[in-house]
Amino acid sequence: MLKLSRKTEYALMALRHLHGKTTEQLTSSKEIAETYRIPGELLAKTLQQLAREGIVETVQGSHGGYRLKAGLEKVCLADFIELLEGPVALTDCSIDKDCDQLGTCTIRTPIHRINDTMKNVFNNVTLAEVMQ
Amino acid sequence: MLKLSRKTEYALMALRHLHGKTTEQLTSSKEIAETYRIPGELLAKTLQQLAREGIVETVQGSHGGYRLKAGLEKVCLADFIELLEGPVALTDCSIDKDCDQLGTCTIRTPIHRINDTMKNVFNNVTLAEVMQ
DNA sequence: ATTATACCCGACTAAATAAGTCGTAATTAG
DNA sequence: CTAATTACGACTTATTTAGTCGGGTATAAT
Repeated sequence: MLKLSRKTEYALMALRHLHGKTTEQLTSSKEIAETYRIPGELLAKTLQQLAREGIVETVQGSHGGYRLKAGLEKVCLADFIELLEGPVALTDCSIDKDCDQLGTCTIRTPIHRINDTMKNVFNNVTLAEVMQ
Repeated sequence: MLKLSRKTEYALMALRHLHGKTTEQLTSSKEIAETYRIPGELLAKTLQQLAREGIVETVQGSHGGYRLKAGLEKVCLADFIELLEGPVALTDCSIDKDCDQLGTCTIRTPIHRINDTMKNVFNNVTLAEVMQ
């Protein structure tokens, strides 16, 4: 349905929350989950994923937590979404070379055109911009 | 995942198929389904829906079938997709006024901005253009 | 050391959505 | 009348998304 998953929404809200803090300050997953009433475990997993992918930094142990990693202005929204949801594409044939069952497909070319235009929208927005 | 549903893909392929015929000529749902190996019943239902919405014309009975209705250049892709899949929007709050559970949401404004840009992509492509 | 707080991670379950099927009409050419 | 075709709603199945659970590791404070 051309919609972002909740995981992505939660992730963006979390980033925005971290963005409101100093670069040093740590915030626990729990604090964010409670602030926005997001299922705790799910957010935790999501933040861990963002940590693995280098979007946020993490400090373990008691008094640990997350903080933003520098360089949000270098990450585009397309990459961010793909990280959490997989390929951003209108059709599978925009990723795989071929959809075997539809070797006779006649709409590939126009769809690819639109797909490119759409993808550019997400390529041209950085996470830093979404934080504003 | 920002992907079109198969129903929408099938519908576009069907339109394209009809587009290759004269304005008078009728094509059965079955012919299209067999040509592209699309599940027949599903395509049938989809074409019926397109007929109700005035995208195609239909003639019932034996030797009946579908043909394009004039004016494809006046229907934008956004409307077409919405017809088949419901609202084109990155988030629910781009449609409903409010998502109660996230009254504290902080990403509404930036998301709406991106949503608008994306929606414009689909608003600015007509079905006639997709047929080319 | 022990405890409490927090991150880490994979496996599992549940809910929602999409995809496809089926049965039964209604319509019309031959 | 029969065969071909559209019309439509209810149903089933498959896939994806959302959320939960259990057990583990790291670290600060006592």
